[in-house]
Amino acid sequence: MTKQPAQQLYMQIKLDIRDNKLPIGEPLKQQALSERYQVSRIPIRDVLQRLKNEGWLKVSGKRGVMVPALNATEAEDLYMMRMYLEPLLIEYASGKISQQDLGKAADFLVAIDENPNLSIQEHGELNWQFHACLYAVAERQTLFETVSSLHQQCGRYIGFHTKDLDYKSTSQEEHYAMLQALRERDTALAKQILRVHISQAGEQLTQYLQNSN
Amino acid sequence: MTKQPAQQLYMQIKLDIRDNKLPIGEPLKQQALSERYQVSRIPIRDVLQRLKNEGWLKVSGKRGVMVPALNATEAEDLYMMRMYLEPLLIEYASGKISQQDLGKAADFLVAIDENPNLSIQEHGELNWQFHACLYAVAERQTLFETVSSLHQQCGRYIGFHTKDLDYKSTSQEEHYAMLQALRERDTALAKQILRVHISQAGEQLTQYLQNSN
DNA sequence: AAATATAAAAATGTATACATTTTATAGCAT
DNA sequence: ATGCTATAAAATGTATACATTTTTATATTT
Repeated sequence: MTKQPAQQLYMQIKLDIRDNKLPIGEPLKQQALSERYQVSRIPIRDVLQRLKNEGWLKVSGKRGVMVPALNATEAEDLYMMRMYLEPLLIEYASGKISQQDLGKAADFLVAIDENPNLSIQEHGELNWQFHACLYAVAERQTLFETVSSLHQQCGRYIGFHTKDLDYKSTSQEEHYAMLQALRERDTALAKQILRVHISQAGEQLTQYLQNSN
Repeated sequence: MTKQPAQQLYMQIKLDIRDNKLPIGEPLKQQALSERYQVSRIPIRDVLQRLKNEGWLKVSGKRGVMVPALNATEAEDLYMMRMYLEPLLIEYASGKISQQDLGKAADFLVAIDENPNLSIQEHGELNWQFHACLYAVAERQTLFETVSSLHQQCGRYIGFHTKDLDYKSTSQEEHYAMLQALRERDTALAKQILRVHISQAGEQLTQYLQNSN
């Protein structure tokens, strides 16, 4: 999945969106992008369609796509959906989780703790891997894919609430608490911790976005 | 949105998937499709990517896409997610719903009642329009889009449980009951009816799929 | 006969060229 | 001036041609 030549283009455009290198709100021209990234319009079109489906681009009018402005309501919706769906994966996973699964999950948490100055992206990636490796145990592919998609869509927003210094430690405490609950087979508690975990992240984010407007 | 030349191709391939005109489980060859539909590989590629993102095609191994077999677990996941998310849209909509909104929704139900021999597709379309026109009132774009996407993904499965003669009338009763609850501003009841409505459809479907295996 | 290396074929990815559709502009009429 | 039509420009959609990768088949060696 990392060998396609267009993969590099995909990553680059995604970075440029994240770093506001592309104009917000106005339609992207295929030709302009083609010249900017020194490839033909064909891979540009592929990447635009892909990013549109991942929520990083939206249709602009009837034709073309644009970089949408960050939006508190969207963030609220995304985190709300995650709050309802991710506990379901924990529910399905709970009966199947092995010691080995718990160990692998804990490793990601340790990796976060041991590297205090990870970039926001690196931190976000480890954070997701922690959650995803537990969700995978559930073996509910369709549910997992929707949750993954929601997480992807959150990608543009991550980095605002995680700037908060307190956030990282609180977040880690909740992670460990959830692991402990799973170890003790207290599914209800694990789900509850997760709900609060997601809900808090969402609220912190939406408050930040509302203040910055 | 219906003017692109590829739109026709998209519709045709979708129909062919639904009607099992394309091989299940084996990778689709772009060239073969190109010859079959008498277009070049470029629009084929576009349509394949689009259908992949709508859940009608899945990646096959590392390369290419395939028509996945219908799967009870997938149906279960899809309906479960809808069961959790769609009531949220009703919740947001409930305070804002006008008499006009209710009237428009009722029109769709009447259209179903008045045409007893609609095709499965036509019935499904009217059914969705009923739900969607209420959800739109909520003005939660992101949540709405995810729910729409889930509904799209259910597309291949619709037509199995709706074959049941009882289903249509039971379904309509629930629709009218939900409208009535909304009219009386009983949000909790409306949500509850919707949950049951979706849950029953999902159960009927998964039971059918499990029996047919 | 099994395994591996190598060449041929097939399939996908990308560039260029062309066609079609949209959008902008200029000229004309009201 | 304002609005409308016709024309030009620009943007997207699609076909063909080429490049690269992947797969398959064949031949050779152990």
